[in-house]
Amino acid sequence: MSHIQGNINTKFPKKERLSSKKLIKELFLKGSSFYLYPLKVIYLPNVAAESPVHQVLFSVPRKKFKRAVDRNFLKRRMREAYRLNKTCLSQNISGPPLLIAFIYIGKEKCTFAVLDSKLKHAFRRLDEEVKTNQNTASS
RNA sequence: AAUGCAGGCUGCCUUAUCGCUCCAAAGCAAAUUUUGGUGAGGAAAGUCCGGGCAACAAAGAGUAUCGUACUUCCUAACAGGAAGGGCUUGAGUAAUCAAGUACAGCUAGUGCCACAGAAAAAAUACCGCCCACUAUUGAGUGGGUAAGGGUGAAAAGGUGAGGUAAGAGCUCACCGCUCAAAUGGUGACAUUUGAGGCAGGGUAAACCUUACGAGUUGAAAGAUCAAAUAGGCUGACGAACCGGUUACCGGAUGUAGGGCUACUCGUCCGAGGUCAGUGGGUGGAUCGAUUGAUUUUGUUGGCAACAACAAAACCAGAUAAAUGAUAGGGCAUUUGAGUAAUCAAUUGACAGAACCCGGCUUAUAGGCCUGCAUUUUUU
RNA sequence: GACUUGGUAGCUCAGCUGGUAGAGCAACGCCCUUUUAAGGCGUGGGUCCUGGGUUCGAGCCCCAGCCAAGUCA
Repeated sequence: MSHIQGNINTKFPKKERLSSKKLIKELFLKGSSFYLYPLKVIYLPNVAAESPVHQVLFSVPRKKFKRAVDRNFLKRRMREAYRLNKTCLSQNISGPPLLIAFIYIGKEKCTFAVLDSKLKHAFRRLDEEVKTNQNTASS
């Protein structure tokens, strides 16, 4: 992670997206989660990862939003918010990279500003949880 | 001119910063980096039809099943479209015009038609009408009849005249209907003539009949690549019947069973064991996959749908799935303030490609065009 | 992407071949009981998802749409 430090990296290439079916299955089976309205966050440390980057997935359930336009819209907004704020996450957390799923569980569309702040909250909380897990595991 | 309805066309623009998909070029051992280009629709939607394409053994015949149903044409094909015919409704004195139309056949057969009603389909007589007899009348019996009343969504051709005891297509005229012929039309059909005297209530979006069409399954089809076991597949031998010189050889059969569409025919495979070969799913990658019944323009043919020819163009190709975010300006909408200029706030229709095309259906703010209706003003 | 079901009272469901739409629970009233529950008697409650069509007449038949639920690697 040290080689990234210094530059403000706001890119979001395909490597950072979670696209393997196997890993997605594993994440949803074994991952731990917390709620932060309007988001649900599921995460899992990826021990067998080859590259030291977090992989992220965004999802909007079809039951809440019927039309594909709305779902795409929310996914894009979440992705954008992640792209702009991901530096604080990648700098804070040490150890194996994470697999993260952000699931939108709100019933109505929210603005970009709200999503932005919520995502920051989520990062902080993720940070804490991972640290406590590591401490308990090491002790 | 305004409002409403219906149809068609269009479907916000722009600047800066950051970011994503794919392509091209350059550099590097590689990850990748840099530069340039490129990137949602008229419905991408619903999945309601029709094709292409792919696999299923060669994709055969009949039945079943499913679908379609006025005619001709267009088309790769269609339940789509164009032109026309019939019917229905509306307007009109009429000619005609407009709109709609799942529009083959109840005269092949079967079924159904509640309640009411005498009777709901080869029927029948409640109130009636008429005649005869009994007989005393405010009636009964037998017969004729179906015009009138009544029931019903629907009552056995309609109107008028003759006729009759009363009536009745019983007879006649006109209209309707059925059948036949002629003429016109590619045809649906139309017109005319003749005959029949009425047989034939409705319902096929009831079963069904007739004609025509459809093999089944869908890109989660399918093909290729990398590594390994089993199943699988292919070939040879063997096995079952006959003969012989019987651990073998030769000949013949096509059984049990299975497959090809649900069934039948037909047709194909065809026995457990042994050996050899081939091949090989685990969610990967590549192809399929975007150059095509393509788009634009023009010419010609056709009433039109559309077709032919010529020229030019390449216009998304993702794959847990790109096409976005923020800020500013303009355009338009709505609201508030204001005499107004304007200011402030808000909103930006329906909706997001997933193999590709042709249709249909449904959704659609605002703007523009066309038609119809209503109202007002002017001439 | 390819498909399949369903929508009827507040809830869960019936409704056969088209002919006045029903059951159980719930609600309300009365009886019973000191009271409640249980039990008994009675009452009300329906845009049969929506819009067209066929028919004399559609919950049912046909077409179009809306909304749910589910299946296929």
